[in-house]
Amino acid sequence: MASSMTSVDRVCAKLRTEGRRVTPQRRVIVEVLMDNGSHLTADQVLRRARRELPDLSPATVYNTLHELAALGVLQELDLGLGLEQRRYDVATEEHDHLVCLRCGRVEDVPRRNGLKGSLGEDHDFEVVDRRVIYLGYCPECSSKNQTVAGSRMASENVGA
Amino acid sequence: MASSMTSVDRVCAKLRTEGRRVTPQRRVIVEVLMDNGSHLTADQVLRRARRELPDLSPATVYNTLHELAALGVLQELDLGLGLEQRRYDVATEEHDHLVCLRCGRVEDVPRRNGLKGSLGEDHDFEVVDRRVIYLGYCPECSSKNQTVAGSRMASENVGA
DNA sequence: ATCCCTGCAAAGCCTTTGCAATGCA
DNA sequence: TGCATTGCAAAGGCTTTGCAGGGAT
Repeated sequence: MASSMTSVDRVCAKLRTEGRRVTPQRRVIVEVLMDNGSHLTADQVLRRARRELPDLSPATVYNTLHELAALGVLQELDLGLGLEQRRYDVATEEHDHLVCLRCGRVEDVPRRNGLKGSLGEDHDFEVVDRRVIYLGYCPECSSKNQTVAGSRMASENVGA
Repeated sequence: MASSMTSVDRVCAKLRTEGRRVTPQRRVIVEVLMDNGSHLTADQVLRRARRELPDLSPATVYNTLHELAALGVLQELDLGLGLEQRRYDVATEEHDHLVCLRCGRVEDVPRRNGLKGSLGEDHDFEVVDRRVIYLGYCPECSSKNQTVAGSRMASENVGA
């Protein structure tokens, strides 16, 4: 609690430093992000923030989310699996993502090797970053699949 | 040419095998996909197919694209960089993608190591597939960036 | 002769934008 | 007080859906 207050304050301070204003809306949005784990969609942020500010508008949420991303506080995460909503992730160190194809759960995995990763040398691209998504089943769903045989269906719903 | 006809016919045969019908629309869409390289958006497919069939509707294109993806002929590719359109890729062997942050060009890179890739062992997920996007600059844009200094801006427009 | 497929149009979904009113600094 | 920020509402872009007519098998 004390620590989450602190990180909220730290973000607010950063906003002020950048010449931005700290409004009640922004403070609540930041609190939601700090308290509710990662990988929230804009709509999830909106819903939770409305518990405090029922009149909060989607536009304000998007606006704030983008600002925080620009400040480096958040990272926008698009799983790239279709048309699902973008998710917002408190920025930490570089990491990849595990996505459960059954329940949609998203989990972070630390990145083990450098930027190039599995990329060969024989290409002309100047690589500056990479996005890695591992698709599969979380422990719970994995055990369910063994009896329900739903794994093929689910994996067919995912693009390349 | 002869080879592209052949692969078009092969896809049409596959459609019939699956109980689907081969309509002029579908044939043209398949031709576009085979002749025009990979990573086309639905809209690009639509535009090019309309050179042959001016009345072709978007709904038919989407419908056909999804069917071909379900048959394993195509792979849907969502770069996961924001809200850009999905792309359609003739299905070949497993590969990752290079995306130029400046010109948007997409290029395939063969995958060097197995599914697990850079993923460690200490997690509970049952991994069945993965998506890897390398972000950077193609040779042309890379040389332009050195003088134009546009690289920071472009990379800021990309999510995590 | 089936009934799958097509085109049109409308709806859906998430996100962005315009603008006047509000309120932080 | 000045100007960033808010909320509302409308627009935007891509994709999906409903439906009646048309066409492949």
